[in-house]
Amino acid sequence: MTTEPEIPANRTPTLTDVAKLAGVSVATASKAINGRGEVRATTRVRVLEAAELLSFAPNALARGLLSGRTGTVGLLTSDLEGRFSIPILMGAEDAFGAGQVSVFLCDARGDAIREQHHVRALLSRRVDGLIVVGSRTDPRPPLVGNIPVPVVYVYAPSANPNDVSITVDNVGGGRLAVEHLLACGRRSIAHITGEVGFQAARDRAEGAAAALADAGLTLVGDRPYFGSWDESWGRAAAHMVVERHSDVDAIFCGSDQIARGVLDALRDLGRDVPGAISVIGFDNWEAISADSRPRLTSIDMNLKRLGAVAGQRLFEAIDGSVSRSEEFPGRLVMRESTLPLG
Amino acid sequence: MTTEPEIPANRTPTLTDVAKLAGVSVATASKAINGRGEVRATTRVRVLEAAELLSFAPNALARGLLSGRTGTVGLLTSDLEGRFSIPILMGAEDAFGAGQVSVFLCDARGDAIREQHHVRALLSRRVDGLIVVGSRTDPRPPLVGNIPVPVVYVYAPSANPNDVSITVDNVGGGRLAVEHLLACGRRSIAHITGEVGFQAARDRAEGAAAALADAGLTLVGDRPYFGSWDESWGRAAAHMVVERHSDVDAIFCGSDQIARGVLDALRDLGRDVPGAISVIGFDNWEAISADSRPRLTSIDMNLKRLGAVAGQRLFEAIDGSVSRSEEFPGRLVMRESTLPLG
DNA sequence: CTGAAAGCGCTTACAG
DNA sequence: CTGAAAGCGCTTACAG
Repeated sequence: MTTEPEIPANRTPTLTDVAKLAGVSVATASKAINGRGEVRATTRVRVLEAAELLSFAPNALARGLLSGRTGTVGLLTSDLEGRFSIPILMGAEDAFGAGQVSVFLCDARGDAIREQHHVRALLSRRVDGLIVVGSRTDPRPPLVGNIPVPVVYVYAPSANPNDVSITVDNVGGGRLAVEHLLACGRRSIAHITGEVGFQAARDRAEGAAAALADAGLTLVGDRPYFGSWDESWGRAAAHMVVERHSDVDAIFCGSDQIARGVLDALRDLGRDVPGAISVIGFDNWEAISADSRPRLTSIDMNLKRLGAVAGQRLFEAIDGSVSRSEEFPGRLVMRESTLPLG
Repeated sequence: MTTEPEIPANRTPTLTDVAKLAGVSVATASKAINGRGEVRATTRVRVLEAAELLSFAPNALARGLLSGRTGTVGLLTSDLEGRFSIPILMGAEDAFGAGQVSVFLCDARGDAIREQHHVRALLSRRVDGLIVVGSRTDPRPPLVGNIPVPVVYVYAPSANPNDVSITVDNVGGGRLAVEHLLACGRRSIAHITGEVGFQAARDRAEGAAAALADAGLTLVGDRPYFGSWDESWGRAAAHMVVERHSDVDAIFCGSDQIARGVLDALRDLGRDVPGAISVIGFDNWEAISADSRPRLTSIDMNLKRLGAVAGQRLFEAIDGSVSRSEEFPGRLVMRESTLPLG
């Protein structure tokens, strides 16, 4: 028969349990654990030992209720499946991961109703902010309703220019690709790309045309070949281009999948890549570009960095500073499908 | 100068605000909003209108503090980048999405320390349960420490057989692939696969061998060709197999990427696929299998369903029932790279 | 240096 | 049918 404080049974331990075990008040226990206020060193050690013994983990809900900050953010994506969302999401996770922030992941599946539903749930959980990840670069409608926390849009900008959007400079990316081909001594450059309905396709084509214009040149065929984003289109279009323009010495592709189709077609046609015709892709999707024959030079959109920047901007906004929208350039990743003329 | 209750300024509205605006007590407001207890119809309407007017969203933290349930779960993945985690994650999201559950996403990046850190954070946030998603099928060490909530392991089982693990039947998958080739009348079947260090590679090979044994046959070359998971290995191995065993009439590949390499090599060698040699892959990775020449027959592991089942099992466990580990079969997805002999 | 008290926003018996 | 009170687990002035 003892009156010693006992270790609680199978209940998650609370600060009260720790305080009891250490023989102090909850106020003192709180201060000791948080390193706040003046607590005698020996007392603090006693509290910390008790906490350790009980595997005490402070209840974040209670803390959040008090402080008004939960240390959580919502990540709203429209298609998890899409390969663009994932690196962005990883970048954002990186930006948060170091600190004390946890991330709620919500996939709206491209459905506005579902998105609305998720936003409501997240606000109910009192997230400190929201990141909205789009799956294509066309501007998207801003979140509806009165959102009482900061919001940062990534990849797909908000249609409202007052919102903070972190995006890729696709015009610059198209320019980068063509400037590389020009630097390789190529003059007859064709552009095979995806659906014209995509802003990304139009932007990259615009950048390509601009770079050529600066060099006093135009695209082979005098226009981009818009089609679809897949390999079959790459194969079909490559056949057409080579047949119509036998002088073509380089092809800039709007995606790595298109480029993959182009490579296959050129191989079938017996055209040497990169010697006779250099090929460059877009996306730097490892699974597609890293093991092709030859391995594919491509433009990397630095999506992970995009996500990380979005995370940082959200943090700043939560801390009360105002951010502005930003556009980031891509990066050339050289492999063996492009080569200077000998 | 009025004494009417006013709409609160720029503060997130609380139940007290709603009650004030509706002219009732917070207790009554609470009951009205939650449809609990006896509340006069007209009163409830008044409260609901007030809530609507203020865009009131109940504070989930406060609720969680009271009820002991937060309606959140933690999803612990070891590599977001990996294409296996994503469909599983989507399936889990689906399982939860319908209800009132929000998902914390944590990527441990394959680092045990980081995983430990995430677990602590999640427990601090009082998640109701955890799902642990592995990136390969080899058993993994269970979460360390005393975890006071249910845990379900997916794809990669826990090394502790008492834990609940939801996995893919890779032996069955290998069997499925070879049985399909046998059904197509093939008798000389080779198996080109990934690293022998992967349980997945060994399991699929085992299933393939078993199916052949049932038919009184053995693998061409009497053993699987283990190598790496990429296209180059597929190309190299295909050359070798065809050269050594000119009678081969089918190749079962341990991954779609390997199969892609095999297809390319056979094309270079002038072997007709599927006529002379049928090829089947594994994973059913759309980006790789859906647009190859010919399009690739493959085994789909139903990862999305795996994730959904894991979510359901976690729910059940949270509600107090005991679940058991389960293993799920794959599914044959027919395309044009396999064909019955004419 | 330590602790009693108030309060974050809500729900739930318990009286009226 | 309605409301005053207690309490979920914590932190923060404020006394001692």
